[in-house]
Amino acid sequence: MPASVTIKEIARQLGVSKSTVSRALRDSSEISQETKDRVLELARQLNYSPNPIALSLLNNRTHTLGIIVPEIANPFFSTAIGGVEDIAYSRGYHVMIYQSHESYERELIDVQHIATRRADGLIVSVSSQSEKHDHFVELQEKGIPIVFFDRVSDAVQTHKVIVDDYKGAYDATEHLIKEGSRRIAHIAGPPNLSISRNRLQGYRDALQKHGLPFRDEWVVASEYSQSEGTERAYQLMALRERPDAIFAASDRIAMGVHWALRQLGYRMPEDIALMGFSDLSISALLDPPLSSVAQPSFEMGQQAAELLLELIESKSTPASFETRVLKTNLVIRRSSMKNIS
Amino acid sequence: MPASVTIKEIARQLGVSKSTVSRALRDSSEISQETKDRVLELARQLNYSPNPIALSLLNNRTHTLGIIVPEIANPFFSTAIGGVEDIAYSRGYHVMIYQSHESYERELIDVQHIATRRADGLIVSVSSQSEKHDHFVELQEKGIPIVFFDRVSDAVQTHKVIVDDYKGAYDATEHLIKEGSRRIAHIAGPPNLSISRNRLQGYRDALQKHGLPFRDEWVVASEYSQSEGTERAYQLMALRERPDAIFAASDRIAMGVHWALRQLGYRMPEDIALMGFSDLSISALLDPPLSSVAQPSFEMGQQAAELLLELIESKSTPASFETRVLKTNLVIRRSSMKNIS
DNA sequence: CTGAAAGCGCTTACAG
DNA sequence: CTGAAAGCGCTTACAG
Repeated sequence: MPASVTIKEIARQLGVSKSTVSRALRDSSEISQETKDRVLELARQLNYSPNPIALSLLNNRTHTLGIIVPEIANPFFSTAIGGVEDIAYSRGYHVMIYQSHESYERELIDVQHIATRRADGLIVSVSSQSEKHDHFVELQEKGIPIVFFDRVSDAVQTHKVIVDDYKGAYDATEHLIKEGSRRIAHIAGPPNLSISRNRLQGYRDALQKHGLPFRDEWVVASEYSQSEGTERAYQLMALRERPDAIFAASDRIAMGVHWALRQLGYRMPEDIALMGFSDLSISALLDPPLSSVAQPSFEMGQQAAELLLELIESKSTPASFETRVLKTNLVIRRSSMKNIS
Repeated sequence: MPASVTIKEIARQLGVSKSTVSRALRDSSEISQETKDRVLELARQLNYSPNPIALSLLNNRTHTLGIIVPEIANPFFSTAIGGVEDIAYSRGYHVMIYQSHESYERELIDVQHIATRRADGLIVSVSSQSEKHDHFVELQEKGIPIVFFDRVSDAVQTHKVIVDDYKGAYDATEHLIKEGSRRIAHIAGPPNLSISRNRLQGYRDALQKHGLPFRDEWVVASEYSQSEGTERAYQLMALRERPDAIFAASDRIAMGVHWALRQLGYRMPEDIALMGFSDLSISALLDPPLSSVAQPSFEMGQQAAELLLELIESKSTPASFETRVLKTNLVIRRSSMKNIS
């Protein structure tokens, strides 16, 4: 295999020292223009590129960010990753993407990998099966800063980027009520995620505000997956007193519900209205198209990256940590439009 | 920031040399059991982990694979990435994921990044907008091996993993014919991708075999995207002589077509049958569910990773390169079942 | 069985 | 303006 060109080789060919070459390459003011020109020209010819590994060893910096998400196949996360990349690349950083597959063990391994690979920082949306978050604290103690987005951890003090899940859920539920639904069920996410709890609370409060009863049997918890959405829809529609609307805590859950309802012979929204959360691009393509609560996923990624770079590039720990709360947006489509149907 | 523990620190605390610590850590036979025990014990206590950057500098190996795909949000690619990760992690390698976003410039940057970051090898599915593939050849010349999967380059000599696109398309077209369609259109992918050309050829040959005419106006090219699928569907259905079936070169295209057809008031499959290619999990959820040609995407990723590791870990260039051709599988759902409808 | 030295590719005080 | 030396964290011939 052809060895890469090094500074040593350039120095040899030019009959100068490595130090001089190094300085010329970084355009140091203490090198004569003539020498600089010769070095630069030869470097170009030889297609020299500095070995980043040597630089990392020197600076203890890798210019690499890690990002851990539950699943890259989930468009919410892949879009957020796009936002992270957008900021990172423009600032000279590279992004290493990890998936936890919703597993605590895998998340642990990913975090350890980030520690040993000496990433400069980590952006993370936690796995639904992680009950302990010590591994994040340990990473911080090793001097690697963390920023959370979407699924955040209360146990870790740092910057966070979320949307107003409570308000998104409140608005969605209120919309269902205004469209005429009275028996509104909720398929919630795993309760150890704050997004699940906040969305549940928004649902509860909207019911209360409009004088509708909160009924335990109309609230079921689910993983954020299509397949479990289908199971929970079966469960809800099997109730003696069926709901006339379902608000699902995510579009993936809602997609499973959508499929189940069609298969069971219900008409949406006439028999039952349906809403999701996240507004994945696929949701508009379903028949009937799915109403949802849009989240600015790309922007969430961007902001998380900006906050992380701040932490990395400032020498000192900031006086206080910031939680940015972005706005959600109600997207009404046919699956919830009872009024005109 | 707390400095990481180094071999030097362990040596200092134990009053031995760095060499001894290094050897003890790697369980060298020339170190006394007693010394080993002391070193290992202290290393454990201090939570020592070797600095991989120092090792990389030494070995000129990073134990990192790069993978470039057009879009991680495309489930075909995210599943293939899963397959790559599966093999890579079990063999002690890490995976850096890059997206070309179908752009030649971005693909170029990604390849350069892989070169400068000194990844040990690259797995790639090329961007649809890349007409030149010199950047891959240059990477190889730098001693970084490459394996292609799905979208391969004829211009580069190396291992490749594909499916039998020709046969998959042939089978799909033949199925449409057997279900009674006679005016079968094809929305092909970008012609500079071999997968597009092979699928087109399979379509052509199936028509010919069954004595059906090939008509230019029934074949249109499209990016592998939903939105262009919709546009091309408009174009096809606007023809004076409408097709009675559409075979789309991918499920993403087919999803755009599906949406267009419903919106235009056609019934599937009665008015028009539809088939895609890839069998994304979402395809089963559409109404009517989409028929497709399944590809073993996870396995493609696994095999690509295995071939790449072979190239990396063998000293010499192999005598010849291998192209593995995996089987496709026809998945019949309602969108193409004219006979029983 | 253990240590001193050289080296991976680079940078940067320190001299001159 | 340029060079020799030390050092980032590690490994490994070479001595003893």
